[in-house]
Amino acid sequence: MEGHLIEIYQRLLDHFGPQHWWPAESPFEVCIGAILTQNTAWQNVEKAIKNLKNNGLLSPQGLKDIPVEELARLIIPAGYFNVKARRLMAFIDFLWAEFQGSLEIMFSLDLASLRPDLLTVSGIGHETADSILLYAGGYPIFVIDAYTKRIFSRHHLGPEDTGYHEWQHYFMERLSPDTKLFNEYHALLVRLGKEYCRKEPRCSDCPLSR
DNA sequence: GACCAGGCACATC
DNA sequence: GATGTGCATGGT
Repeated sequence: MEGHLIEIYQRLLDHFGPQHWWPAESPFEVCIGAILTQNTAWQNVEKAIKNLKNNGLLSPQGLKDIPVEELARLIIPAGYFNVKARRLMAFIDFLWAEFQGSLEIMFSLDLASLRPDLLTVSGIGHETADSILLYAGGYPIFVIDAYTKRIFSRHHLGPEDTGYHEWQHYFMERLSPDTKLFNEYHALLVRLGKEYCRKEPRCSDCPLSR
């Protein structure tokens, strides 16, 4: 495997094709999905999002005054439903308190000021914040997740440090700040991870090794 | 039935 | 500052 990130990207794109991320109908749905998918299979998240949709609740207005218990009940399939209901509410409260419930207003901020602002929301960590920024806001920020670290570590690439910021810096100092590129790259890494680089069994026949 | 999934906050040392 | 633990469903 070549060390140049753009060559790895090209290989993945050739192998898998475009992934069309994020799988959502709206930026708001991306935000909700980003929280719901924390340490959870996407398949389960889809069920929870469907529940919210079917009840007409998948909007800042729809979730504004919902009791947290009712929200928890609706997102049961996504797992950790009590925790995630609180996290969703924290994000909704934040959205209304700071941006009048408008993602458009929120995303009018600069990346440099919005990212730390998002990180103050309880339940939004680095990966969730960056997923929201990239896939809902369209900012050029590279998302680091468990697959990314696992894939690159197994190929003896990436920083020695396991810190989020170090990994993000590794990618962002080697790639031009291109939203479309960052979007597709991370999606491809998740695809690769799911199919060839799960925890167990160890990856075999990885497209990057051929 | 064990193991895992597109993390995060909090406790404890 | 590093490491450990709780959170929970559904697929393999």
